[in-house]
Amino acid sequence: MVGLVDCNNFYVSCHRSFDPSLEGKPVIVLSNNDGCVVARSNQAKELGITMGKPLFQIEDVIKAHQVKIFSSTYPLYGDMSARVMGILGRFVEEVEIYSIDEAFLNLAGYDRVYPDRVALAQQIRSTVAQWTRIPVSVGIAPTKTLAKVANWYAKRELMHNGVLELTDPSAIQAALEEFAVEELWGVGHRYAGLLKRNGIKTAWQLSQVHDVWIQKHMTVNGLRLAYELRGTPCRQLELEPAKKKSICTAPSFGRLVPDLATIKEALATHVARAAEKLRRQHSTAGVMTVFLHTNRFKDKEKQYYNSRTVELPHPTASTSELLHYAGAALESIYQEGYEFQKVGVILSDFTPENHRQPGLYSGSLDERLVKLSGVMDKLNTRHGRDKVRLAAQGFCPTWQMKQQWLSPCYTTRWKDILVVK
DNA sequence: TCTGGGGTCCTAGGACCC
DNA sequence: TCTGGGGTCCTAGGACCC
Repeated sequence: MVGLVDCNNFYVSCHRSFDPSLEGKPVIVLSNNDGCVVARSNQAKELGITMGKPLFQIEDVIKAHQVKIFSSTYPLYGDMSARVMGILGRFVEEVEIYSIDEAFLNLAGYDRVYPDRVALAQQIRSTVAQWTRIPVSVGIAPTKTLAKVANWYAKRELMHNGVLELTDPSAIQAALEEFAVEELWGVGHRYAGLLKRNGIKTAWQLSQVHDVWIQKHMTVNGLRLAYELRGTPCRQLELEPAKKKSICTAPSFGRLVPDLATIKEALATHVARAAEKLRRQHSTAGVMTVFLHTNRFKDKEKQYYNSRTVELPHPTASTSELLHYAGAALESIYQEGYEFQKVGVILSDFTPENHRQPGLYSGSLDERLVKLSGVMDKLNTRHGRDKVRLAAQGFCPTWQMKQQWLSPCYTTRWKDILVVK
């Protein structure tokens, strides 16, 4: 038996947690660069504001209904997420943190401790609400996919009071017969189109389709989905967070940028960020890709996209070393005469840092560079991002992303901590 | 004017091996 | 008429997730 705990409108709820005046009002959170809507309160959803909508297309609605806007601020969300996940770990031993706002719970073997799973889920909800003010919904079922379905109903139908358990076959069938196939976990817009063209509209219908057809058209992943709908688990709980196999850092510029010098500064910062992520998981990278492109939405302007992939002489996690190759790669693909929107770096082909083979002629230098990066990480963890950085990153960046509607840093900056009067 | 960022997995086909 | 059998590795493209 699996439980899925999902935070409702998570980013919006994080802001509401520290500002109760937002309760009951339409609130949205924007993507990086304040571009698109990535989270909405229920009141904003009721106004017809859809997920992924560009902000400039809904300015009328926003003005008319005084929708409150926030730029996204991941330190806050990450912090609140950790608090919620910590609470879940007090109730059950095995918690899979699936995303920033979702976790699967292994409820197998708890029949004696928690004979009433719905009551347990309600207790989880009220504890999370009291300690973090984040509202959550819980779905309970024999497989992860069915728990996702249960959660969907728990979140949307008030009568469930935030918790739905789907265990007996007739209840599962009834739920699946009402469940649109495109809402399923593992069905995106391409598969949804394919299924509809073949007359498959509900999750129940998909569960009844012949295995051979499903595997042929939706690969083995589709087959796993069908099995899970029939109550046979194919997706195990993953308790150890897997190490990443690639790391990409590529935020857009806050404005279009034509000149190489500015792009180089931005790239240096992206490389520093990517290398930090790499060191945090104790890996070194053997391959680096640098890419650069213009704004694809400006179809009247000349477009340019290019990338360069470099095999590094030996795997490394040193920012300065990666930066050396990144700069050369960028110079080889940069073209004058374009307005660029983004430069990015992708690290891949990882080796664990303790298996690392140093360069034949540069062994001790490698060691020193690795140590240097480690020291910088420690200083920056303690004193703030980029407090110590490479000069290549520049001193007053002009390319940074837009964040016009930042909230205070309630949990990560001393002067922003709320004062209780 | 204005349109996000960061990931994973699977498959088919080609190149190569003995 | 008729041309084997069994593998591995790599890549590009396509699907999905939050």
